Amino acid sequence: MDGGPADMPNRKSPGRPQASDRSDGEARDVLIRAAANRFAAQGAEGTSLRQVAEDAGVTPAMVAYYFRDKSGLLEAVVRKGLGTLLEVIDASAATHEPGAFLSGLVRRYLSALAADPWIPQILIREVISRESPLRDLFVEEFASHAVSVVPDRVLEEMRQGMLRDDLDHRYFILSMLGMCLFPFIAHPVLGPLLHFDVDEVFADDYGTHVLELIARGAQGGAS
Amino acid sequence: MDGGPADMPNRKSPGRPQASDRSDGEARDVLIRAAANRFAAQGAEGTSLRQVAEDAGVTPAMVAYYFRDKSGLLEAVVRKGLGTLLEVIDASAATHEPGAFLSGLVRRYLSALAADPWIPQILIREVISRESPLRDLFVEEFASHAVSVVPDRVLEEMRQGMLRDDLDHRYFILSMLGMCLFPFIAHPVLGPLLHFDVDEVFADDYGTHVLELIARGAQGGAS
DNA sequence: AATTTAATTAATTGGTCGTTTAATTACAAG
DNA sequence: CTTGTAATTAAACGACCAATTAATTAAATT
Repeated sequence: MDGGPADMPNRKSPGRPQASDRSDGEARDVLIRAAANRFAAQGAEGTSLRQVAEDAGVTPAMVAYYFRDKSGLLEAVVRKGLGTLLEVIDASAATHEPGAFLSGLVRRYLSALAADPWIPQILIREVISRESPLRDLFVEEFASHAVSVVPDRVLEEMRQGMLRDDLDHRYFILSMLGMCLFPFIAHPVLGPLLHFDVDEVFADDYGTHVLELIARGAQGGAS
Repeated sequence: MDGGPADMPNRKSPGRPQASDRSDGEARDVLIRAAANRFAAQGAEGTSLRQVAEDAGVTPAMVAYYFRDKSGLLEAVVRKGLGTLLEVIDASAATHEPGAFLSGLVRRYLSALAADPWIPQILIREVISRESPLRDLFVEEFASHAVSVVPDRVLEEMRQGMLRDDLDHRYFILSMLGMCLFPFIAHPVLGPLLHFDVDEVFADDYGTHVLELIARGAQGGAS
C-alpha cells in the first residue's frame, strides 16, 4: 500500500514519470493519435481538450506543454496527415513506367486513406472546406508540392495518349479527388446504407472501379 | 426624437413588432437562412447562437422560441436542404425519356447545389460524416426515398444498355456522389488554387465533364 | 552530490456558450 | 373595451471550456 485510498485507483501524482512507465510511445504521440480520432469523429470544435487528454491518459495541461494550445494540436494532427499523403505522391512519382503514374497514385492513395480514415475526415472537415489558418498550412506544405508534380505527370500521360487531351484537367482533378475521398467521408452514414466498409479490401475493389471508370466510362452497348 | 440617445441606434425595445415592420419574411425564416450560412462557413459547433441571432437581427432567445434549442435550429436547416434535394430527385424521375434520367439528375443536382452552396457543405460536415441524431433524420426523410427511386432507374438504364451492367452499382453511386459533391465542399480552399467558382456556369461545364466521363471515360487513343 | 532541465498533475481563472425567466409590446378574439 | 395570445427583448444562471500557474517528481548534467 502507498497510503492512497483504494477507491481512487487511477489518480496519478504530479511529476515526471519513471522512464520504465512509458507505456507505448511518448505522450506527444499519444495525444496526436487521440486527437486525430476524436477530431475525425466529432469535429475539432466539438471536441474538448479534456476528452482528448482523457483518451490519451494525461491531463489537459499536457496539450499546452507540447502544442501551446488547441490549434497547435490540430495543426500537428494535420501535419501528420499531410505528411502521409506527401509520401504517397512521391512514391507514385518515383515509378517511371509509361502510363503507370495515375493508376499507381489512385491505388496508393485509396490504400493510405483506408489505413488512416481520420486523414480524409479531418482534411475535409477542418482544412479543405473553410477559410482558416490551416488553409495556408495546407497550401504551403502540401498543395504547392502536389501541384508541382501531379498535373505535369497527368499532362504527360495525355500526350502519350493514355488520357484524352480534350479534358479540362482542373475538372478531371476535381472529379478524381471527389471519387477517391468521398467514400471515406460518407462512410459513417452511407456505409450501413450501401453495405460497404472502408478497409484494405474496399480500397482495392473501389480502386479497380475508379480506374475502370476513367479507362472506359460507364456507358455500354453503343461501342 | 423618441427620447433615446442617438449613440445607440439599433437597440430594439422588447415586445411584438408592428406588422408593417416585418422587413422581409418572418423571423423564423431569417434565422434559418442566417444559420445555414454560418453553419456552412464555420460548422455548427463553431457557431454561437449569438452570432446567428445577430446576423438575423434578433435576439438569441428567438432560437428557443421557434426551434426549442440549437439542435432544433440545425434540424430545421437540414430539413430545408433535404427538401430541396428531394424536389430535384422527383423532378428528374418525372421525365420518362429512355436514358435521360441519370443525365437529368446530374444536371439538376449540380444546378441546385450551385444555387445553395450551403446545402452540400452542411450535409457533409454535419450530417453524412458522423453519427448523430441527424443521421436518422437523413435516412428516414431523404435516403429511404432516394434509395427507392434512384437505383431502380439506374438499373433500368443498365438493362436498356445505356450503362454497363458489370458495374457494382454501389460503387457507381459512391463515385457519382463524390464527383458531384466534392467541388462544392472543397471550393473555399481549392477554388483559388484551381481557379474555379461554384456558380451556374460552373455547374453547367462541370456537369458536361462528369457526363462525358461516365459516357466515354477519360482514356483516349486506343479506341 | 548538487543543480538544472524535462515531464507531469492539481487547482484556478476568465470568458463564452446555451438556455431560462420575466417583462414588454402588438395583434386577435370576444 | 377587455381579455388573451403571439412575438419579441433584456437580463441572468449555471455549465463548460481553454488556458495559466504553481507545485511536484524524475532524469540529465555538472
